[in-house]
Amino acid sequence: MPEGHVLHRAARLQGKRLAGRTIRAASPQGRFSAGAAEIDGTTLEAIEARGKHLFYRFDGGRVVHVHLGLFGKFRVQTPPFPDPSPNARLLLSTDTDRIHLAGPTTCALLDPDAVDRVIERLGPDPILDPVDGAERLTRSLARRRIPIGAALLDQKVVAGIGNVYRAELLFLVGLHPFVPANEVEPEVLDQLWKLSVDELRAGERSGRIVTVRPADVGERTRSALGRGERLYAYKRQGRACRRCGTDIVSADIDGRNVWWCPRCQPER
DNA sequence: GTGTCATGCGTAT
DNA sequence: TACGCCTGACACG
Repeated sequence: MPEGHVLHRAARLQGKRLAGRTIRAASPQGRFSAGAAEIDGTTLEAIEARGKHLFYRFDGGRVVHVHLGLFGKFRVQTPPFPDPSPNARLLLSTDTDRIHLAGPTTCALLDPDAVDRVIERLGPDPILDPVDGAERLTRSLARRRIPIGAALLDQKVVAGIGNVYRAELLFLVGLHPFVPANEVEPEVLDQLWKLSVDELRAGERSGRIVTVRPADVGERTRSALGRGERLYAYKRQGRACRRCGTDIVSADIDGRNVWWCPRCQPER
């Protein structure tokens, strides 16, 4: 489930286990063999996330850049370690912990300048930039007529939001996905930013995306909700809105589906 | 078993 | 706008 909260959570949990340790690195699948050989036996200084990107900083300035794409997954393993699956792109291990990475769209060794170039392409990250993000968001959307639903997936605009958070944040703020970005009032963008901060933080803490409010699900607590009860709009086309009962609808924006409630998120 | 789709993104056309 | 990349879950026969 790789939206931004997943990468921040990975940085935190993996860092707790591996930061400061001497690391054995390998690439059973083979596509990162050269990179793994370079960092093998060196010390992992820190793991940092920004948007959907993850950076492993090793001593000597070497950085492994990981982007999970649509399919990438981490597994955190403890002894006895299972046989590494042959599609493991990268294994980072100590005697007590192992990170297993499979299916990433990017796993590459970068020098610090290249890392900066990746970061420069990214907009504010709700988890890292809670304070000034709203202002940066408002500035970057001021002259853009693309739908707000398209803007939220553009990582230059906001770093870390994916298709689930897009649908859910638009619902929570009551915005129709096709409203032109430059027509969204600054107060609404401000509220949208605050919601992004709250929701991504909650996702980082819990490891799952739960946006529904207790009042809309019979006052049950977040942890008591099963799959299919945690979201308002994402993938719920044809089902009743949890707030007003209207059927959720969907459409395509730039090749990605977006879902919304036509009543709670009216077209203007 | 096969086919489809997916929480993403870069590049080519 | 289309395609390629990377994997896993699920629907269907």
